[in-house]
Amino acid sequence: MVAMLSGDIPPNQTIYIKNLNEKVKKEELKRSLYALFSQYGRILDVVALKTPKLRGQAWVVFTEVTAASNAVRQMQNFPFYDKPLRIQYAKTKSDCVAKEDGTYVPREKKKKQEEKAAEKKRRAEEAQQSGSASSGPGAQTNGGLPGQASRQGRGSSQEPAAAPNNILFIQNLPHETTSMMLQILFQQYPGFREVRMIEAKPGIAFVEFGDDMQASIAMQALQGFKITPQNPMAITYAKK
DNA sequence: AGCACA
Repeated sequence: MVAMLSGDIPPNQTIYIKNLNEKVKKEELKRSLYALFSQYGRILDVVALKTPKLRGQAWVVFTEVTAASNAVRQMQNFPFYDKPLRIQYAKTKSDCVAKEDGTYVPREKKKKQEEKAAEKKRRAEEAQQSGSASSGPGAQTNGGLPGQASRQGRGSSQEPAAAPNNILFIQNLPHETTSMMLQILFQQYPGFREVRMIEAKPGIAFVEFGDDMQASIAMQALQGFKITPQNPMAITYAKK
């Protein structure tokens, strides 16, 4: 019998995350969660509310249960804004999933509506003070890089990714790639430290960041980036 | 600790 590590909750394509740093603004939180978790597969939605009952928690909805399972296992206790992530499967099906499979029924209103109204106000205030905001969590990622490849989740059927760490391993680079080219691409992401290339091994590089989360975010943002049309870069964590 | 999606 297989032990269920995340409490007694059966696998779900949505993960429930708690112990999130409550100081992080909602939109930033969603974007960072999206960036961090999209390495495990395609994400349909990220839900986070800052109501008294729901702050410090979030839901990330994957298209595949296997992606959620990998995320639950591999990102357990991952330090995120200085707090270790606590991840479980969600207890119920996400609305966006129900809408996809046709089982969605709008829930009847309860007094939860009051909280939601308050939340809406919050959002309006937040939006005002922080200038503009993008709509979906995935709508805005990097500052408009040219030739950005469509984000292609790793084929979820292959081996689990190496454990997250602060060094990225880049493959499938065109042989004419220089470390300066890579520096320009990667230095725009927080925590960038250095690029290392090995003359004897063209087509690969290592890029070091200050910590795991910074590396993860850069990985997500540049996954599949094409220096030339025939060379989408494949980024994984370096083996340590 | 706390399981929502308007």
